[in-house]
Amino acid sequence: MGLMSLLSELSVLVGEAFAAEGLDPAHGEVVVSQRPELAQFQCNGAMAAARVVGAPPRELAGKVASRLGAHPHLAAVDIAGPGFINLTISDDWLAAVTQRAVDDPRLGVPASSEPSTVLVDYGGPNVAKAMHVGHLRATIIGDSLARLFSFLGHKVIRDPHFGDWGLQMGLVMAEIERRRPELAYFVPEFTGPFPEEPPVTLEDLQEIYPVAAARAETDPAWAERARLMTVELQQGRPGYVALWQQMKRVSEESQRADFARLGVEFDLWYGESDVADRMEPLVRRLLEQGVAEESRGAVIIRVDQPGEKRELPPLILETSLGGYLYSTSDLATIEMRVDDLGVDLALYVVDARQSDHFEQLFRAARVAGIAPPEVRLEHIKFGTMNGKDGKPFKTRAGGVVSLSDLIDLIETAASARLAEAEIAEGYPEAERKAIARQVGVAALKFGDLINNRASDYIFDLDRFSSFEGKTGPYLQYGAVRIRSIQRRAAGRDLPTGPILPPVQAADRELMLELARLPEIMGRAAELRAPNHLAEYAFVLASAWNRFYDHCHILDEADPSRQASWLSLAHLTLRALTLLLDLLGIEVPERM
RNA sequence: GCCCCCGUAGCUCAGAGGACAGAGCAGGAGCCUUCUAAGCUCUUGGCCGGAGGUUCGAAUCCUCCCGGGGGUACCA
Repeated sequence: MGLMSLLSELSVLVGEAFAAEGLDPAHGEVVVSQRPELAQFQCNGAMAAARVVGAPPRELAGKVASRLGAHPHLAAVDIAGPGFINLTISDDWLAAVTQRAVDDPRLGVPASSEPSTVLVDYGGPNVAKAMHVGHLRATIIGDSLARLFSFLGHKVIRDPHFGDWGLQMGLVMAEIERRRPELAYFVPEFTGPFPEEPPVTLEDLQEIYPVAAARAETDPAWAERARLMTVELQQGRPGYVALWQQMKRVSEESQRADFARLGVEFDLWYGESDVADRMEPLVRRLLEQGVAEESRGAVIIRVDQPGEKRELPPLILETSLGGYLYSTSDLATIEMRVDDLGVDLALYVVDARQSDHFEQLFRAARVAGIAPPEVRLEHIKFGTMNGKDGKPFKTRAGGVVSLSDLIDLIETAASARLAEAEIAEGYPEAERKAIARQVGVAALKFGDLINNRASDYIFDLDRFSSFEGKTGPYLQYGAVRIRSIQRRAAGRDLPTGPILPPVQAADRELMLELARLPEIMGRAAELRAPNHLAEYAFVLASAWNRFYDHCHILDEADPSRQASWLSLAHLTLRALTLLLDLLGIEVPERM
C-alpha cells in the first residue's frame, strides 16, 4: 500500500466511524474546513446519512464524533450547525505527515495505479501562418495538462497536430500563382527539379494568407480554383507538393522557435498530412460498410443518433470535388492514434468555438468503430483571449498580435520592472536578461492558467506586468526567497532536521497547505483544469510568505527548531518548484 | 430559428450542493537598524442577471425569461 494523503487518511478514519454505526463509510469524506476559525477539516456526511436512516443529523454526527473523540491523531472533534463534524488534527500528527512528504520523492502525491497512454493534442499551428495570440492558450493549457498527466504517472504523447493539408494550402498557393504564374511549381507537366530556395518567406506568407482568405470571400471563381489546387495537392501533383513542402518548412521553423521561447516541446511533430495515406482507404471502407454515404455530391457520415439531444449536421469526409477536409484527417488521425499509438485518452486542447466539430467527430469515430468505447476522446475547450475592450486581442492598428511580439512585450515589461528594483542592479547583464525572460513568461503563463479555461478572459498588459499580487512572479519570488535562505544556511553549515510540531499559526498553516497537494493534483487532472494548480500554487506561496515574515529561520535560537524549519522551507521549495513546473514556469536562482 | 458557453465586489477573475460567498488589483491605515518590501498586517466594498422549482441545505442541479459571446453541410 502506497502513501496515503492526509485527507484520505482522515476520510478513512471518519468512514470507519460511520461504518461502526452501520452506515456507508463513503459518508466519512473529509474536506478542508470552510471555516478555518472553527476547525481545520470538516465532514458533511452526517446530514446525508441522517436522511438515509431517518435520524436527526446532529444526533448521528454526535455518535460518529464520540467514536472519533479519543483518536490520538485528533486534537478536537466538534459538532456544529445542522450536523457538521469539525476536526482539528494534533500538531504531532501534522508534523509526522509533513515529515512523510519530506521523505517522499513525490511529495506525498501517489502515482496513478492505472497508468494510461494519454495523447495531448495542443498548439495547433497552421502552415502559412506564424503563431498568434490565439495559439497561446492552446499551447500553455495543453502543455500544463501534459506535464500534469506525466507527473501522475501516465505515458504522455504531445502532438501539436499541424494544420497542413486543408483548404488554407490551396488558398495560399492560388494567391502565389496569381502573383507569379511563371513559377515552375505551376507548370502543369513539370515534375522537377524545383528550386532549392522557397519562393516565399514567412513574412510573405503572413501577408498572403489573409489576402487570400479575403479574396475567397469576394471571388467565387478564384475560391473554386483554390479548392481545386487543394485537391490536386492532396492527389500528389509534383509542383504543388514541392511548393507545399517549402511553405511547411518555412512555417515550422518559426513555430518551433515560438514554442521554444515558451519552453514547450513535443514528442511528435505530426500534422494532418501525416495521415494522408489513410484518408482514401478510410473513406472507401466507411462507404462499403454503409457508415458513410453520398449526399449532395459529397461523402458524409450522419452523426445524429436516435435519442441524441443535440442535433448536428453530418460530418463531411470528402467534398464534391474529391478533396479531403480537416474532418477527414481528424478521423484518420483518431484511427492512427488508436491503432498505432495505443492511446487510451486523447485530449484535444482547442478553442471552444470548435465544440460542434469535435462532437461530430467523436460521434463519427464511435459509429464508425474507429474509437472503441474504452478509448476516451475529449475536447478540452477554452475561451477567447480578449483585449481590454472585451473584443479579441488586437494590435493598435487592428492587426493580429503575433505570439513572438506578445512575448517581446511582456519580456520588455519585465526588464523595465527589474531595472527599477535596486537589488537587481549588481547582477550580470546576461543574468538580468535571463531573469526578465523567466519572469515575463511566468507572468504570461500564470495570467492565463489562473483562469478557468472555459471562460473568455481579458489580457491587460499593464495588469499582467505589474508583477504584484496574484501573478507568476509572485510565486517565483516566494521560491527565490527560499533559495536565498538555503544559500545563507549552507554558508553557515546549518543542517536540516526532523520536522517538529508547529509552534505558531504561520508554520502550522504552511504544513496544512502542503498536505493538500495530492488532492489538488488529483482534482486538477480529473477536471483537466490547470487553474486549480495555479490557484493552489498561489495559496501555498502566500502561506510561505506569511511564514517567512513571522518565523525567522536564520535567527532562530533553538537549533532543532531551526533545523526543522529549514526542512520545512526545503519542502516548500520542492512543492512550489513542482507546481510551477507543471504550469510550465521556471524558477530563477535569484531575482 | 436551433444548439453550445458565459452573466459573482469599482476592475480582472476564483468558487468540489453544505455553515456568515472568496482572491488579486484599485481605495483607506500601518510595517524595511532582522533570512530579497516583486513582501507582510489591518480595512472599505456583493440581495452571486431575474423569476420559479428540486433539496434538510443552491452561486453550484432543473425550467422559463433577460443580457453578452460563439456555432450552425463541403473553412480551420
